[in-house]
Amino acid sequence: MFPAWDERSLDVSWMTVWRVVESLVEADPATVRKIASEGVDLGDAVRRVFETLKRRRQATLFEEDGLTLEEVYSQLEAIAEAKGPGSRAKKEALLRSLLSRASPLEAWLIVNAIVGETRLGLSEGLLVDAIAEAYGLPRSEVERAVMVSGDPAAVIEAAATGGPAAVRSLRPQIFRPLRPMLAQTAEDVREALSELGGTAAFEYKLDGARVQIHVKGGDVRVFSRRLTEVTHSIPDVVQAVKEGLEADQAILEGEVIAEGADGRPMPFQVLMRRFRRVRVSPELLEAIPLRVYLFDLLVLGDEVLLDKPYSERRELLKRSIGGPLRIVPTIVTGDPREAEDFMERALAEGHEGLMAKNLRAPYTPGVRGKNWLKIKRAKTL
DNA sequence: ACTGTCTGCCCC
DNA sequence: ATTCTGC
DNA sequence: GCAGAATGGGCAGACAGT
Repeated sequence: MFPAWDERSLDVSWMTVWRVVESLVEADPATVRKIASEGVDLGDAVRRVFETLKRRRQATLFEEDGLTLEEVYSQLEAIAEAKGPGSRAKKEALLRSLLSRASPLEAWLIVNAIVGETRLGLSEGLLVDAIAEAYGLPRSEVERAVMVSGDPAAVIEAAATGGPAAVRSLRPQIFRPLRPMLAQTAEDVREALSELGGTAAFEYKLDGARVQIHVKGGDVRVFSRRLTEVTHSIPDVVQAVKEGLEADQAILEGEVIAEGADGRPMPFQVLMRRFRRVRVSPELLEAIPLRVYLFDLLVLGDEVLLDKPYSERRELLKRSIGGPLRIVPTIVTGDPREAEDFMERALAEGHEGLMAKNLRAPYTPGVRGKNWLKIKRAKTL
């Protein structure tokens, strides 16, 4: 509903939507359900219900009909911002007043926006095309701008207010997370080596949580894979970054795992008892200690490193950290036997397998390409 | 205070 | 995260 | 081959209800 970096959420799902819809029409639940069952998704179901059944009269201060985009958006913001005792009822009341004013078609769009469906056939790829065409920009430039800003809306704003030059000058902002680069799978190290052109970086694949760490002027903020801020859940990791990073400004990436006193990784579920906690007690901090293993560097000082080859980013990463900070165990090799031995070691130490990465590849936010490959232990029954 | 239910662009 | 499907 | 949609298991937070 909101941009990925926006921490707000509606906390409304299909169940609440459904209660509201039932309360808005003059029919028994069974009839409503029957009509709704013909819809292809929840929004379509609501559209059909509103088209078919008589709506209850809704007492409202606003007599005028016709919703504007601004009204819908600010109403959704109000729903997101309602919290504390009675907030559930308030969210429901706000949604009811919104849907009571919506035409069937408008209700369809609003409901699908709320529950996270589009079904418009409008993927981000098409959105990029549309921005490029609307502002007369090359597709590649729009693509790049969406990637580094992580937010199509920011690109549109730049194009509309500053023109092509503003779009071209978009760069990552510290404390605004980028979408993480993603990996494809490979069966084994040999396949990975042939995909990556004979030589590659092999790294332990740790069974933890991906994090992106932003640092500026002594402040540290950490984001999860889905760009949720998790800074306050992992004060031990934040402290390690403050102690170990020798740069006033940076964006780093790594994997956070729970590590036992014996140095072996604790199960993923144990990590999850820490990772998304709002408050971490001293007892929990001690019982489940976290450690981050870094593997990438996207921004260092004033330099954006996204287009630099992985080998160079890794070299700069190595030179930028010290103290308690660690880099994920890595070897660079073209020898399959050496890589297989490394894989065996990773598994023996309790890890998930290996990542294989193209040393010449840039960092491509949000792209699941073949420059990063994950190799897991073959599944046995 | 305790338990139940719902929610999460949740984490994997 | 994995698996499936349609282009 | 790619991207998008659909799906699973498990967990903490937050509110509702008692």
